[in-house]
Amino acid sequence: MVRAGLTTERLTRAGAELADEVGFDQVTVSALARRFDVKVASLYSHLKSSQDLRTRIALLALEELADLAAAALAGRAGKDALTAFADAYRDYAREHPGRYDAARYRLDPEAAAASAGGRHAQMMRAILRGYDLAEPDSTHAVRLLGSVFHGYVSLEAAGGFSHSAPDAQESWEWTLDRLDAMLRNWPMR
Amino acid sequence: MVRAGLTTERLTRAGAELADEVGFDQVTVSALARRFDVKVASLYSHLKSSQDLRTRIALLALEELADLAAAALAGRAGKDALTAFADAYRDYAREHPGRYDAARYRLDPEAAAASAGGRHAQMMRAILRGYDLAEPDSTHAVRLLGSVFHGYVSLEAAGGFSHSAPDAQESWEWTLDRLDAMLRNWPMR
DNA sequence: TGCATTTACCTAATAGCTTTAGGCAAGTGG
DNA sequence: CCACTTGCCTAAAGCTATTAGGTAAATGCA
Repeated sequence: MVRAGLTTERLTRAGAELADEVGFDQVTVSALARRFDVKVASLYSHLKSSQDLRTRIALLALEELADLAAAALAGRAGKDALTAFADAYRDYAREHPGRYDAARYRLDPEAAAASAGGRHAQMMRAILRGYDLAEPDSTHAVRLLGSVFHGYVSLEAAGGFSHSAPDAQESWEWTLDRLDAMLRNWPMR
Repeated sequence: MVRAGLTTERLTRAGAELADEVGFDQVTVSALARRFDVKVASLYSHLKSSQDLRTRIALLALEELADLAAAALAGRAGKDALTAFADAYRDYAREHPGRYDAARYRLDPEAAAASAGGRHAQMMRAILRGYDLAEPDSTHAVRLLGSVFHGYVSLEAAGGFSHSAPDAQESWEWTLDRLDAMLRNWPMR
């Protein structure tokens, strides 16, 4: 009997692919076993539980997204940086909807602490350094950016913008324009 | 044997309560049957499927949220309206996290068409009438508002803002201030 | 190379959720 | 008061999650 060569790593990556194909909430230990043509119980040597699998996929997605965002950000500043970062988010969500959902999976505190979540916040702070905000405004602004990016991307993914003109791309550019202007014209009344 | 008096309505409402207690993704036909002290199969005379149940809860949540938002909006305009509407969203999400998640449940096109989703968009347009935007700006702005509200509320619900200062309420007020200013100072460079 | 150990995957079993088919008794209308 | 509708039930099949314990493949060491 030839062994399948399962490892936690491979299972996690395959789980991420599965998520993109069938949706994160459809990712199941059984489906993953089928994909490797292996019995379900066999996965339990590599994964603690179904939750464990989902958590690992979430952590993978957060890493990937942080890496992509970091690459997009390299060498840019100001609106250029803002746009590059935002596009990295949106592109990732469009190319990897299951992984993007995974990145929104609620992690337990220890997993969250070990995640790339901190890098995401750091990068937003870096972007805001190109604008002139003092505390606590910059924290507020980090939260606003996070809200807009996540909100837009998830509404778009849910099909919220697909059945009306103008198209989603246009509103996205408009939104980034407005955000940039808001951050530059500071403070305004 | 005394009958339990099940109806689709009652099941949907109980499902919504269940969602708030244990999370929308934990809402299950079995759990609902337990709550009514009735056998699982009995629910299938009132519900087509587990999906059907979730869809009904989603529609209920969208209605409730639209009603609350409409009430909050009544007699207000400008920033006052913006704040009242946004607070209605946020308060609903905080008081009814399961229902709020339900309202984000992806509906099939027919369910979506029959939902209160349209009212939500209409109300945002009504708010924007207090600012001076022409098409396509007002559509872009509707999308931005939706993104910010949903994004903020869902990040807050996920605990994203709970472990750092300043507190979430402050950032929320700041955000609404900024949005209002952005919409008033129009256009800006 | 040959044996011992580890490890990868398996069978078997339990338990929960979903869904369908068919039955009986409680309520309802003529 | 009898016929009918309808509400809830039992039974059963299929899928997922998870654990316990077994066997064969890979690995390490003499």
